Amino acid sequence: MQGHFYRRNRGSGWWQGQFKGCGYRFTFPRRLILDVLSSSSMHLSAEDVYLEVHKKYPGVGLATVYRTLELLVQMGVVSKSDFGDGRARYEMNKGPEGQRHHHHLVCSNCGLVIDYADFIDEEAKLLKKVERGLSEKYKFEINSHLMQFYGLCEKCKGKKD
Amino acid sequence: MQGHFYRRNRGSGWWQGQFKGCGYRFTFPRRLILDVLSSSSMHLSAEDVYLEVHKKYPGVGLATVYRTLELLVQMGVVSKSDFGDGRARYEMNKGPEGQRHHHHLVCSNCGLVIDYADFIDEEAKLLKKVERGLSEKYKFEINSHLMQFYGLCEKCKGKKD
DNA sequence: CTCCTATTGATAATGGTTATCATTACCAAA
DNA sequence: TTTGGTAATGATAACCATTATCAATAGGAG
Repeated sequence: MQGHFYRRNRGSGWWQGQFKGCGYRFTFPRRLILDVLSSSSMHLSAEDVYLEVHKKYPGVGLATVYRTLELLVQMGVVSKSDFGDGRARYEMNKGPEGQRHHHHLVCSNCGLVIDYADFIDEEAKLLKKVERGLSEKYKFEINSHLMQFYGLCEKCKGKKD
Repeated sequence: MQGHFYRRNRGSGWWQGQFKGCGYRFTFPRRLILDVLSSSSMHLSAEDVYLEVHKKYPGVGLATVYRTLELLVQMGVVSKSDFGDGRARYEMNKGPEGQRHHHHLVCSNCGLVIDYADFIDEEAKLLKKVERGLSEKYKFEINSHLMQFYGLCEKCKGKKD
């Protein structure tokens, strides 16, 4: 490995701090993976990330991508979702500038996934309330939540299958 | 296969109707699988179901269990969840007597899953509202939703890892 | 600069789920 | 009741995303 060309990219200091704060090293492959994740607004699979990273720097292996993604999920930086196509999807949760939390709308027929944040404000209020109630009743310390709606998208609705 | 001993069990007529109504046959293995699912309040994996069914009738294969579970999910009778342990979990959604819809509280550390329905009334209202809004805006026909909270259970909270 | 340890890359192994295919069971119609 | 067409089944091989392994390398504190 010869990862000595550190590209000057926004937020690298912030990221470095995040990693160090968690007791991890901020390595070159990890930086590349974060780059890919933060420059895409898609729901990327581990392989998607791997292919993208591989373009920029072919020396990064698939295992490292999986390991880093897992790490980022544990750090709360990335969230992992399952849309039912047999592979996990990853997307940025928060960054230096912060990012809007959103939920998903999944078409059970064609797999289309729509992010929405429109009704989040109202949802958020209730979610907070529910979280408080649940925390108290079940002595749980709630850190995150997952919320998805399943149904048929416009196109699949028409096809009546 | 010699599935000629139809056990007289509650709701079999109802189930038969459900299957026929969807254009499927109500076979012996399917009945057994439904029995297992409805007599357990746990979140069963496909293998759990297989082992249980296998006890009563060793002639039922694993593939049939998977196929039937998938079918039941499509029929909306069973819901499939992922609690992050690498295998899907199945549980009854509705039955002859109906059953209370509930959500999950998942411990990210030990994997404990708690079902709750306590705050459902309030949640339900908002969910309906959100569903209406989303349906309209994104032209989606929403059929179901998934809602889970992640965090640390009472025991794991204490151990600070 | 040096040392210790976390991290990495290549690859084998794992294991849940799905596909395949010959056989069997269901059920409507004769 | 018999029959015929087709859905369903069981055994097993195949699939494939993810994880484990391990020797080699890089990060960073001192």
